[in-house]
Amino acid sequence: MAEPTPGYELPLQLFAAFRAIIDAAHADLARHGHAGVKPLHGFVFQAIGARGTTAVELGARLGVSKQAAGKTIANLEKQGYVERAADPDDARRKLVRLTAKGLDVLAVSARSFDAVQARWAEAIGPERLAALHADLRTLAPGDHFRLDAPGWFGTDR
Amino acid sequence: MAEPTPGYELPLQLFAAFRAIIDAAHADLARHGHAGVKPLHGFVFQAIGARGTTAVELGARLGVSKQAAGKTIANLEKQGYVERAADPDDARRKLVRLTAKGLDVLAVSARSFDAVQARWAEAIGPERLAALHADLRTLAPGDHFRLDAPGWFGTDR
DNA sequence: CATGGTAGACAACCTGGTTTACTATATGGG
DNA sequence: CCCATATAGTAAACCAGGTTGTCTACCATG
Repeated sequence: MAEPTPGYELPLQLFAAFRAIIDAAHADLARHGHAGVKPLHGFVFQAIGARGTTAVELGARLGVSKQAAGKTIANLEKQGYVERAADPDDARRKLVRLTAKGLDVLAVSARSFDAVQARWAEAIGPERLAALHADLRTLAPGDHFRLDAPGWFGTDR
Repeated sequence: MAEPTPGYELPLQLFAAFRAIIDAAHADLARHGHAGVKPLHGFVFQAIGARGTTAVELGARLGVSKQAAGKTIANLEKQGYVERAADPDDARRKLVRLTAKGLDVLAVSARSFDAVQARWAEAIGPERLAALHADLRTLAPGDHFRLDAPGWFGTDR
């Protein structure tokens, strides 16, 4: 038989597909005036969510230290994507929330993702896309939401 | 109908699946005495390949500067995964080749990838897995081999 | 043989991560 | 009621890996 696809192809394909979506989304974002937002930030925005969060919580969700989360927040704050407010119930905490600009990023991304999905449904057919969804769900433990990608790839240590 | 899967799920699933494979491979690698190898390095090893390469070429394949490639090579050399030799045909070039240890990483990874694929074939059936392969190939331009992941995720700029 | 291009190395700098350490505020048991 | 302990946030020092710019050695071509 023709050689079975060598094993290393699958991860590359998965990554390429992932990357294709992300790149599409960020092209859209750039077109909508959010050129400064990078893939990494997409994870951050999702982790902050519409309801807001705190530095410690964000760090936990992202799988980085609270200090790193703090730096990222400061960065995004400077760019006007998030804002910090004191928590009336706990003077230690500072609530981090997306600004209108930040929410717009979320909205644009969502539309972009949907668009990609629609294109894909057209390309391979809705059934195949549904199967892909289902299979991925089966294969990847899909722990709720693993958004702790950032450092993971990293170097040593 | 039930809500259509929100668009942001697909990239997360793809990433989760990718990550599951990579993590499995690196767990295997650690078990085989290659604990120092990180996901990023997997890309590098693939890019070097069994035939060897040079810093410039490696940089091009990885999508990073030749200097960055040089640093990575130096790092891997220190760990004993690659070795540098003068090119007899061109005194400027230095051939970078995987050592036996480096080749072992490639071999272990390959086995690991195949094992994952076999498990997945069992989980969703060979036809579904083949379909997944085929669909991903359709959806992600699959430019030959895009191994330029490293910096891409990065930060601002 | 002189000129222009290429391979590699080095240095300075940037970003984002980590650890360590500190301050301010909660909280809960004696 | 008060102190001990834990938690939120911040800052500093350091590290890894990326970038650009510069330099040297070597090739190749006119």
